[in-house]
Amino acid sequence: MTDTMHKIAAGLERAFATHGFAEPSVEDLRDAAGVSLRTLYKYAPSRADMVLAALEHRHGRYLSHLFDELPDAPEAALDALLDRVGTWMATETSHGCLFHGAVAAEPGNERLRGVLSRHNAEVARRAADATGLAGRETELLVIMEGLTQAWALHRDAAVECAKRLGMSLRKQDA
Amino acid sequence: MTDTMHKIAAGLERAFATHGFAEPSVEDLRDAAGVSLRTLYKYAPSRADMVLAALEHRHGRYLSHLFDELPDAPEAALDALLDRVGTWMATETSHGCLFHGAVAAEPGNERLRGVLSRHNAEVARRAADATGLAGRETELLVIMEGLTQAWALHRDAAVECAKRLGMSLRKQDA
DNA sequence: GCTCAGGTAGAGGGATCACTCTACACCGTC
DNA sequence: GACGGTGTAGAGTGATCCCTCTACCTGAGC
Repeated sequence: MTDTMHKIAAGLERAFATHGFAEPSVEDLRDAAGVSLRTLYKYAPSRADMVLAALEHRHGRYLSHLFDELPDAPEAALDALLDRVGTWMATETSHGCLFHGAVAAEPGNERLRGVLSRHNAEVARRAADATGLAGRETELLVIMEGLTQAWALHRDAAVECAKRLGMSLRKQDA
Repeated sequence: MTDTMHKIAAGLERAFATHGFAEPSVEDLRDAAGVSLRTLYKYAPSRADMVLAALEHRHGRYLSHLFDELPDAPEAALDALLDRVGTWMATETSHGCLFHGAVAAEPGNERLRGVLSRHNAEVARRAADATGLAGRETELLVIMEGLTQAWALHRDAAVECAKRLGMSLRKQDA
């Protein structure tokens, strides 16, 4: 059942987001997923696969949160986008990006590294699309990643700073 | 001996930077520190203390790398600063900030969280001082953190983007 | 009513890990 | 030459962890 898979992925994401990647044992993950150990291992044959399943689920939810029903006007879209990064931080991860956390927990894992790269690249690409800033993906990535990290220290002030940086980006374009 | 302590801290920093915080066992850390297990535990009575010792050592080295003999002229200082962030990434951490890694490995640890906050705050404060951008600490933090994270994907292009963002910051000021 | 896919519950193996403890070596000082 | 401080070497302990495996339950379809 895809239903079971979805339930497992959602539970795993929640567990890793709350407790990090090092702490939760597979039995903790089983509790979070709400299935038996056997079923958990059926869908994710190793703990590493559980991490990947959680990140995949996270990726979809993050894109949804950032880009669903974003305003059409480019300026409004950029402001809304950065606001949404702020609300994501406030409601979902008070401590940095889950993808960075996964890589940090296992720096030698090239597969994880690839997942992070693809995640970042897709976020930047869609951000550039949505804000009419094609070709400025790298700048957008710097701003969004910077906001994600600085948010822990400065909260809403970091969001406002990111907006100002984003606006200057548009002026440079003109 | 402070000498032994320094040798231990340097070894621990190198081990955690290379292999992350989850993987190295205390015996690995002992090998990296180049002392016996007993001596290691004498200076760092638990594995958590080993993490703190590594971060403290890292903090000093990072500040040194960024701010020692920085140009006096504000514009040149900012460019040099961001270049140095790039060289730090290239030579020391190809995968994100060690402080974030430590927090990510143990999100519930408030002590680690405090260390990260103080680290970021001091870096931002000294960056504002050195570049004549007093009062723009948060913007500088967003740019430097964004560069640190985006570097893994875009290397030198990320540095150039960060410089442009930094320059726009100065124009806003005028 | 039987089957069988897909689920639960949970004990156990084999390995690893953080940490402690004993026994011993070196070296400058009195 | 005795001694105390500082170091090494390494075995052992108790706990935890990832993963496997056995035994059983449930409910829809024929």
